[in-house]
Amino acid sequence: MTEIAKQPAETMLPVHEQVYRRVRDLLLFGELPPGAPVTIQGLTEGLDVGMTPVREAIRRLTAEGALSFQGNRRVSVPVLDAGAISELIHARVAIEPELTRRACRVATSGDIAALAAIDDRLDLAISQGDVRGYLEQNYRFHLHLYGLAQAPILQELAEGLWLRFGPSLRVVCGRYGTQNLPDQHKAILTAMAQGDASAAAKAMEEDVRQGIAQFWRRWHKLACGGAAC
Amino acid sequence: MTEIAKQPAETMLPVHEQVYRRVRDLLLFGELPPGAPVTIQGLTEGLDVGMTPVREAIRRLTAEGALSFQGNRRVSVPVLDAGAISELIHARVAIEPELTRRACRVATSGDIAALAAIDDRLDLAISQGDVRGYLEQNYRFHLHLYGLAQAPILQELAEGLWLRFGPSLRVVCGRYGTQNLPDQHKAILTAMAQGDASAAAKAMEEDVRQGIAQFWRRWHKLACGGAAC
DNA sequence: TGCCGCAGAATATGATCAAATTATGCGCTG
DNA sequence: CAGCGCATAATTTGATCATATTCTGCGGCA
Repeated sequence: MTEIAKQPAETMLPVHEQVYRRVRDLLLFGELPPGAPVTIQGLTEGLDVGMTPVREAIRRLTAEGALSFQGNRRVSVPVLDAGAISELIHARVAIEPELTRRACRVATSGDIAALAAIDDRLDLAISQGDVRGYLEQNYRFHLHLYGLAQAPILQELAEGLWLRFGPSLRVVCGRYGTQNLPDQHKAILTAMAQGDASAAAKAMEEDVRQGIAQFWRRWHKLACGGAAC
Repeated sequence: MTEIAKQPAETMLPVHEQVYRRVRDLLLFGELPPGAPVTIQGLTEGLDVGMTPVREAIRRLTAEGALSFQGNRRVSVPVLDAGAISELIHARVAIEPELTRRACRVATSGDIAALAAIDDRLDLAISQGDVRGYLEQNYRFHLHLYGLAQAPILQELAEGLWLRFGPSLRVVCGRYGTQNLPDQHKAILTAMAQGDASAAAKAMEEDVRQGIAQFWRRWHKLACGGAAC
């Protein structure tokens, strides 16, 4: 695993923050699938840092639900079951449209253009079958949109939900590629350009529901792969 | 500050977990008002433990929003503004009725009786003007109810919201006592006893809205105390 | 099969270094 | 001569690491 490079003092973040971000990206886009064990020593050796910052990053990720205690002081990437996905659906539908509504009320045309630019890169990644690019740009689109809302608490909640969902989403996308990944981003941007907050929120809800429905179909096929369901 | 007592090995929890619970209770029921600084060394000296577990507890509480970074690596109890309260209203209304709905579907008569017992203690605390008792029993009522729902993710989210709200709630209750603290607990229990999940969820939404409205009135009066608003 | 010991991993502490806030004192100005 | 402001020192606090201790799980052995 790659070490953590020293930054030129200006962008110098605490080590525990760097470890946190590194592991978070590993969960969202990288090589940490559901069920994978995460050890303190593995991270200290892999990232060449002390164990105190690693412990802090793991505690934080655990508190956010991105990692979970395996009972006997082991931590691992959570494996979602149907119940967990049902909970995530409800939470995402409850929170993300509201963030969209708030973002719509304050978004400038520049903000919308920036979102459109991200969405273009997303479409490019889809057309090229670039799974990692799709995951990253889709994440950036939603995060950038939510950042406009000036609602730090709801934004934190939304980011936590993405962190819980990320590893499982990555698995099915890695397995089935970027085909048939419809999104409502165009509808969201159109509504935002018109300043129609309700329509934007509705489109976001549809985006979330569509995305999870597609995820659920693939997840179901994956889980029941060869076995009789 | 009191030290952490050694438990008889059966209920022996990790030190960082004990510190976490101690600070959490201090936030919900104790002596940590919004704006209060929380220092690592203060906790290590006050609780007579090392600094690593304290750091972990603080990271966890920070990730949950119960504490917040004050910019230059200081942490303190967050001070809620109108925007934050607006976000918390939306999140609580989005999540807690759903937990109530799910709890209602699986609650036994024994569960409901246990909730009624907590509610009785809550009424007693109110009638006696016992602010701390009110805060504790109200918290226990909601937490016990949500625990029935078998929805760990939504439950975690709800607990996080309570943790964000607790310190401010405690301030206004400490200032204005337990008078005029209406709740919908009786309506919730009635609906649950009849197995009417929708009515229970509706009652919970009303409970949340009423509680926050009352909080908001008192908070507003407190903030505008003697000054011209 | 059940028990014991060993390797590995997590927990917790204290020491050390760096950063920031607070305190102090000197010079300047009215 | 008294009060104010800024620079510097001292203290407090946070960040990181190295190390000792404890616990878990596994594999060998009776």
